[in-house]
Amino acid sequence: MTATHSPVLTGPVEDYLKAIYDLERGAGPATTNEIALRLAISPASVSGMMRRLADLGLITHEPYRGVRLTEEGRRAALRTLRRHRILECYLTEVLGYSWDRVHDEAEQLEHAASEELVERMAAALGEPAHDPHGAPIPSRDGTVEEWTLRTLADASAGERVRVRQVMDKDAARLRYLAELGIRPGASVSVVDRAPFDGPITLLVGGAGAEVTRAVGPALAAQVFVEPLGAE
Amino acid sequence: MTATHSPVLTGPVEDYLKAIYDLERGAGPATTNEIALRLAISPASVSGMMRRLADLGLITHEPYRGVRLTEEGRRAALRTLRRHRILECYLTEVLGYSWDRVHDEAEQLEHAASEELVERMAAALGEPAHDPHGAPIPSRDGTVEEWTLRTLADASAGERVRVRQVMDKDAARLRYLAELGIRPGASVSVVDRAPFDGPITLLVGGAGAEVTRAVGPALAAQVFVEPLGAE
DNA sequence: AATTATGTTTAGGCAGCCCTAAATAACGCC
DNA sequence: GGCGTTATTTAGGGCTGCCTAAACATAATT
Repeated sequence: MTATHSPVLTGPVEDYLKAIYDLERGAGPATTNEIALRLAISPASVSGMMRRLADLGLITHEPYRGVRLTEEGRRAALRTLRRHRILECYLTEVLGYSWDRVHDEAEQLEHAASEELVERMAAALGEPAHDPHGAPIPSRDGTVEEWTLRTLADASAGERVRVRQVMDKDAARLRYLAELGIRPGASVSVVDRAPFDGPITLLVGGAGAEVTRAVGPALAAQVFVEPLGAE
Repeated sequence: MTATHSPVLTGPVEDYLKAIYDLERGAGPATTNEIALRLAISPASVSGMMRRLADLGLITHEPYRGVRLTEEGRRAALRTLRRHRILECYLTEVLGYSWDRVHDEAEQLEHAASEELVERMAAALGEPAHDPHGAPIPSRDGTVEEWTLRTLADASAGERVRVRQVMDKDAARLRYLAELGIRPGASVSVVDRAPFDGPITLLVGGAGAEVTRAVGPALAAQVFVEPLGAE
């Protein structure tokens, strides 16, 4: 029984935990450099913070080997992630934000909004399960829907897929994807894949209202999809 | 033309400016001790911060005499106050917060919420003019409805008044006032004033649905009213 | 196995914002 | 008009969270 209830973490600490959580999900332990890159902070500063986080019992740190969240650190990261994603939902659905602008606003608010505020927002929205970019919202008790989806860049010609999630860091990219009709829930058929990292030709939209689009592989790699039965 | 647009002030700086704005409205310049008391910070720390605020051009400081906001400081204070009060409105009217709990939540959010978010909230509410406690919301261009109201403690027996605003710092007090039916907009008749700082007997509520209540002078001094024509 | 490149940590600094203790100025009183 | 009280400021520190430069560990190369 490790209770140790949220001793109120600072904004920066929450940001570090979120970054580590995310990096750890891909490869193994998160490395100093990766964290520094993601948070736009010098590696030396990250090293210093790793020390503090380890002292707080939020991570375990093997020098020169990387860091891992402890159970407590994971819980804290998921709490912040839940706040962030519910805020994103609320901003788009209730306050009319476009999906390319919610990320930055939520990034600020997530450190200031109380648990209660966020839960009231979630209730007002009917306890949403995914944020506007399709990312799953962690539950109150710290569980998350953990899938490993393929990206549109991995889909082969002739395949029919449904868009599940798009990466939300870059606003311009999100605006462009919205223009193309590529958003969570949309169905997409891969018409053709040009060789040598060439463009991927798609049919976007439901039966009857399909439009032809072409995207580069870099963009396609930002779009997570699941198979939908061959065409 | 002193443009110098909001160079993004820190949370603590915004808190100091709000406190100074408030104190300056009563007596003349705000003193170090008053500010320290209100922000629950040591006077020495306030002295230090006064130096910084003066360097930033937000206040003028006459050593040992007190401080005054500059025009720029006043604008910054009013911007924060506007954010705070619109947030309070939104939390009560849309998210169902009770009026004794909005203050603290808004206090946190006001430093993180963007101008845009707050304006969207204001629009959703129909551009409210007062917060849930009756305090006027500064306009976007930095003007405020500036009244000097009397308090219920100054009203004489037989007078009929309308409640305009109640002080919002203490949650328990707000809960009690709500219980008594004393909230902005309520009409109140002063039935009797006991001497020697004794209780003030009131008839609270509109014609037909009046109830008798009694309050001490300390509480009455927290309720701002305007005359409503003799009874 | 030695060298080089890369990634990480330590050392030393700085700014913001807070503290306590001590010095100093202003005020009120006799 | 001096004296004590009270208010204010200065001196000296601490913690968070960032920085650069330099030292060090690990991995990659030849």
